[in-house]
Amino acid sequence: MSAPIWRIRKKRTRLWLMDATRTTPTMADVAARAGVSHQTVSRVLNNQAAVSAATRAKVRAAIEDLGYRRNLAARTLATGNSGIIGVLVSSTNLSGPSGSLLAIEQNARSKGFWVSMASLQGRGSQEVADVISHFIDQGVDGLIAVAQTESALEATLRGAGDLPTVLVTSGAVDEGHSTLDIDQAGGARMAMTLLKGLGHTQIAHLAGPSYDLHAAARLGAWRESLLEGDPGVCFEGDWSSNSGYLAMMTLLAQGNPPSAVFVANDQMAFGALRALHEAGLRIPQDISVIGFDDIDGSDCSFPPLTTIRQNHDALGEVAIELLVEAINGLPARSVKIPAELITRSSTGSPGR
Amino acid sequence: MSAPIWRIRKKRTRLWLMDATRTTPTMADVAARAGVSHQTVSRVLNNQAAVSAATRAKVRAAIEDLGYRRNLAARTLATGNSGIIGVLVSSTNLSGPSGSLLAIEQNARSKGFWVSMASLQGRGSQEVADVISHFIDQGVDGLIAVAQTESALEATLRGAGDLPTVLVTSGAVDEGHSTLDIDQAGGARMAMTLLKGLGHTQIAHLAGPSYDLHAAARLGAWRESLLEGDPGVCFEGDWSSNSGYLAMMTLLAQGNPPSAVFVANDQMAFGALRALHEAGLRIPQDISVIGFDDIDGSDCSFPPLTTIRQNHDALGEVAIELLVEAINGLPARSVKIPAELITRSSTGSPGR
DNA sequence: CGAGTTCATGTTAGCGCTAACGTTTCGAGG
DNA sequence: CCTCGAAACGTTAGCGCTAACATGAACTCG
Repeated sequence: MSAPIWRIRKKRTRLWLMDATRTTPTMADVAARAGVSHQTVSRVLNNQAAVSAATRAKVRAAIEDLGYRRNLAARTLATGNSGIIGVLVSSTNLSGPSGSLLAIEQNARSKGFWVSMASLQGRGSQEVADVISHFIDQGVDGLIAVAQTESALEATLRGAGDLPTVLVTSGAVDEGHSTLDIDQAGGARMAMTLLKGLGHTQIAHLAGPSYDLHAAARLGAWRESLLEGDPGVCFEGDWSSNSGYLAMMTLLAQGNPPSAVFVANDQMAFGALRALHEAGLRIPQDISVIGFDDIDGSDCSFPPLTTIRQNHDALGEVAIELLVEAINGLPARSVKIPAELITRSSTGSPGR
Repeated sequence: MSAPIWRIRKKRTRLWLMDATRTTPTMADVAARAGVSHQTVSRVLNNQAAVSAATRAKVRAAIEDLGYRRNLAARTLATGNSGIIGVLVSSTNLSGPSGSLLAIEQNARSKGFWVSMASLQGRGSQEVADVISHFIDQGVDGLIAVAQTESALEATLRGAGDLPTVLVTSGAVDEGHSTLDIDQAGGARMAMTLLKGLGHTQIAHLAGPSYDLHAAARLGAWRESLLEGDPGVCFEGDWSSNSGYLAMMTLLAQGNPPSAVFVANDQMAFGALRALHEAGLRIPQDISVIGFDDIDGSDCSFPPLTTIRQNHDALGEVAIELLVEAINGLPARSVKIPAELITRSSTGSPGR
């Protein structure tokens, strides 16, 4: 069935203008061709019961013949439901946000939703407000916001109003919104437990940017896990490999390096590894390194990186689950998805 | 201005049911409050000229007071334009597709469009058809498809029909669709030119998956750039670091390794670097490595990776530009964005 | 100073769909 | 044979918006 030649989108010719140019077929056209009423066509399309098999078949055939497509704008207008959810993510091309986005989208689709997305360019809260505002105008059935900063979180709470909303964040939310995140502090604690178990007593931290909630959570858990007497050396980076490289260089330049370093993400850990190689230190004999994220490539760094895995797929699944609950008016709840320790070769006991 | 308590979404109460429960305010409500007609409200909202400053202000105030939000579904139904573009991307969490997606989204928004997105789960063309079908139902103003495989490309062409479409692909398209890509073959040639210029006469290739159009383009350019007498050793990976590691291991196991390797992407190059380190080879003295993509981290691998940069931001910008042209009925055209050689420390002259 | 403009605004008729209710048909049950 | 009640459809009245046309006031100008 090839595309009918007369399918014309945009600026459809008004029929009363008596112009022979055809527009895209509507339910009425299908109804006419099938010899039924448009309402019957609607019933067939929505799989409602009260339609005889014969009629159903006739309608289906007419739909096929005309290449009829249902107009979702009209349907949304009539029902008040769009079948679309809005997803707001921070713009970074980091594995975290974009991994979450893809996982959310795929799970949404498998549950019958489609997604409109917007990524944040900066860190201004006005942008968040604008985006949410648009989603509401568009009539989305719900909103999932991946909020990595305090300001984005606040702006989301302010803008979402009574729109069913799921917040993917490790920040604190007191209102009645469902909240979801991979357990950042728990993951960081796993890293620290591993290192301490290996016998490390001084563990430095290369942190992510301070405005980032994940970075803050990891930093906090690191600090709380320090052993008595550990000065707790820490340098801040910006998630990039290069910032990890520079942070590690600074750490080494200080002299008297610790025997282990917990790095806030894998990218920075890669930079740290480079700095260590260049300094002629052996990993893990001279110094252990552990990252966070388990991005593709962590298994093949030199040496393969011990890290904390975040399960984005699970996050996407639960996010949709929570959103559906919110849409159905169920009470909000919060979920933390456990992180997972992936032990590879960049960690070991402090050796000689 | 706090959110009015009576804002209720979904299943709005029908007015003629004479129920006092308020619904979300409409243009008519705003009009009543401002003491004008709803059409005047519409004019204000659409920034049309023929409205006096005083009226405009009154309407604006009424909109504020009521917390009025325009219903885009109704607007779309009335005008035939949604202001939304559909973006279809392959699902991989690789830097390429997700970088393109983010760049496209941001440029779309800066041009006044919003994006609905769908990522492909598998490689089946039915999924592509379904997604495009939905976009059409939704009334998108245009479509951007990031098609990395032949089947996705074909399915897109088949499904898009007369919908304004831009294909981000390095595949061949003969129909009247605008096409856009970062110059894959050109980038590969730059890599080969660099290596040959450094004096390498035998250059192996670690390729991406054969079904991928980018992998194919890079492979083809590599093959064509080989010097006379070079056997052209090549192993195929799947873009992952581990596949690069394995491919390089295989290459080394063969014995008599070449003096340089062109790797299809940076991830695989990282794996290759690891294999070389483990084999005790020095980079670039013993063997030069060049990657493709310039992902974050390439600047801090050990040693920093020479690679070919893809400018996703430029791609996003041009994609929107082409789509707007297509929407305005301008003739289709094709753009290739040049790749850029980033020389770092993983390449050098074949040394002893 | 009256006819023709222009400007600001109101009125009407849809866009394509669904919900609610009305109508017809047909068979069961008394 | 007639009543009643499903089952299977049809009809009507919106959803909230915009385009097109209608109206009325102020204003220009010979």
